[in-house]
Amino acid sequence: MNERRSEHVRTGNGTPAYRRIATELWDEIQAGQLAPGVRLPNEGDLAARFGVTRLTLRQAVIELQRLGAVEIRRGVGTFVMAPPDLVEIVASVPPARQESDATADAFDEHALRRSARPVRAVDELILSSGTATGPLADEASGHLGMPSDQLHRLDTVMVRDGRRWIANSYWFHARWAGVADLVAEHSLVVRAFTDGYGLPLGYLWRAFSAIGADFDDAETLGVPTGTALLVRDGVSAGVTGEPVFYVRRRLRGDEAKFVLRYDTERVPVEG
Amino acid sequence: MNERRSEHVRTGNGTPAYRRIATELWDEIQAGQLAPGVRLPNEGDLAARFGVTRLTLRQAVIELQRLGAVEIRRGVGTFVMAPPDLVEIVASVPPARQESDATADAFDEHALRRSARPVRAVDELILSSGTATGPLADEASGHLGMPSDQLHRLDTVMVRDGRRWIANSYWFHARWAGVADLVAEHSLVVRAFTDGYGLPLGYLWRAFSAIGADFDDAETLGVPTGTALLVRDGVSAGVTGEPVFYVRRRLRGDEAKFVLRYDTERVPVEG
DNA sequence: AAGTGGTCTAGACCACAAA
DNA sequence: TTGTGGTCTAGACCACTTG
Repeated sequence: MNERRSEHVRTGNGTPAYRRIATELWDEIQAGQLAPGVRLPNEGDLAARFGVTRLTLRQAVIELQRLGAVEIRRGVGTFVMAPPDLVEIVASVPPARQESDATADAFDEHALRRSARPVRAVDELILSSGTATGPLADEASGHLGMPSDQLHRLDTVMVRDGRRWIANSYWFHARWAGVADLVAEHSLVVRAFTDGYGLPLGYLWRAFSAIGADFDDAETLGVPTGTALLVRDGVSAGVTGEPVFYVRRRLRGDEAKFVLRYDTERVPVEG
Repeated sequence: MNERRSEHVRTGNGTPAYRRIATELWDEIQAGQLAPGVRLPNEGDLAARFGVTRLTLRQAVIELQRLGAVEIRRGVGTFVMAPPDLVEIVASVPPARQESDATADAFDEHALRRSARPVRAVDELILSSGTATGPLADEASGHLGMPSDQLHRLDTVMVRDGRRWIANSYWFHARWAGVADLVAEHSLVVRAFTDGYGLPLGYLWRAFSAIGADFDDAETLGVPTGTALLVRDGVSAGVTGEPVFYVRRRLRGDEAKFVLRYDTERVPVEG
């Protein structure tokens, strides 16, 4: 009889060592035996404890890092992570009027709620500004209904208290290329459009997806390559409904959450 | 002078070999020189070409896998991935009435649009059903306003055409524990509530975030541990507004996208 | 049977952070 | 300076897929 396979035990005997180690540590963390903030033994000692090479042990620890269970600090040690402190970006449905920048505002409010001392507001810094190329330019071109050779691309990062929270890429018609010069004055790209140019904006649509951080986003946000990011993209338009820009924001998935509240009426059935 | 550091070249000399290799292959893929579907040379040959050990080469390839650039098939080879075929789950704002299960429906429609032949509808299979424990049970308890010892947990996976698309976890009052027996008949958990129990449901709120796949989700969805997943959770309630269940869905982030269309009126300013 | 990726060892040296 | 994690080698054997 073939009785060996098809067992659903998570730490079976056919399971590789690094996976056994990772699940064992994971379970200890979930159970609270390894409390948040605790430093794990160094990799050499852990490897000895589990009877494997440091390289194998490391494979397990890196997997835990990607699950958000531990934080590895080079030259210092590996620490059990605390449950993430979620920033909730709330939008009511139907939407309330007159928000300045829902994302930036939510990060501001969140900082205010958990600090008695005054905190600095979110600031948007320009990383690069130039012509749009690559596959994403074609996508933006489609969303905006403009040929991609007329598009300008603006890359920024939103910063608060010295930490980089959100990577943003904007695509818009080259006639607006000057916004880049107004961002410093108005703190945020959106305000550079609305206040700097006097151009009222509204959503046409917003969307949510998730990706692993590529090399650029990983560097911008200070996370390991492949970290799960929440992507929020969408098109904003002027009062007459003509698209102005397509924006694609990337946030660390474990520390931000977009919430839609259905306040006014009940919406039948879903799962 | 110290001129070596602080260059922003992506393939500088201080960069580890595996990272240089990964960025080089990544750039070739982005530029289309390595077209989707193409099989890369085997790891031994690639390692020789880059002058590194197979282990080092492998570190680069695995990083590309996490970025969704390549697909590694054991015993077969490593292939450049095609741009993902996104399933768009669209909700209009304000919402339209009478959807049965927006998520499942979107996957059905998507399959219909790209296949001349009839396709099977999404089906929901029960993975486990039992009492609720762990940190997520406490969260569910808070969302529902019920003590966690009165909660029942139901884990399912949505399947279509033999592929597992969405991992779901439901928490609800133990009085509804019987839904598990109605799911097979009604295909979907939501329909087991609405049709089986005659209980109309509506959203209270929905939220979006992102996480790396943990061991269970990775197995359920057939993806590597740590893969970026889109999380859509929320609370549904009955007609009188009392919460019925909290649900937490996990989808592969690269193949699903939630879209909110603001059809009726413009919503002022955002970014 | 042949070819592919998956795991692992034993050891080495390097880069970084804190004392 | 010490201790931590980060990278890399050269080789071995195993597991899976396909013919």
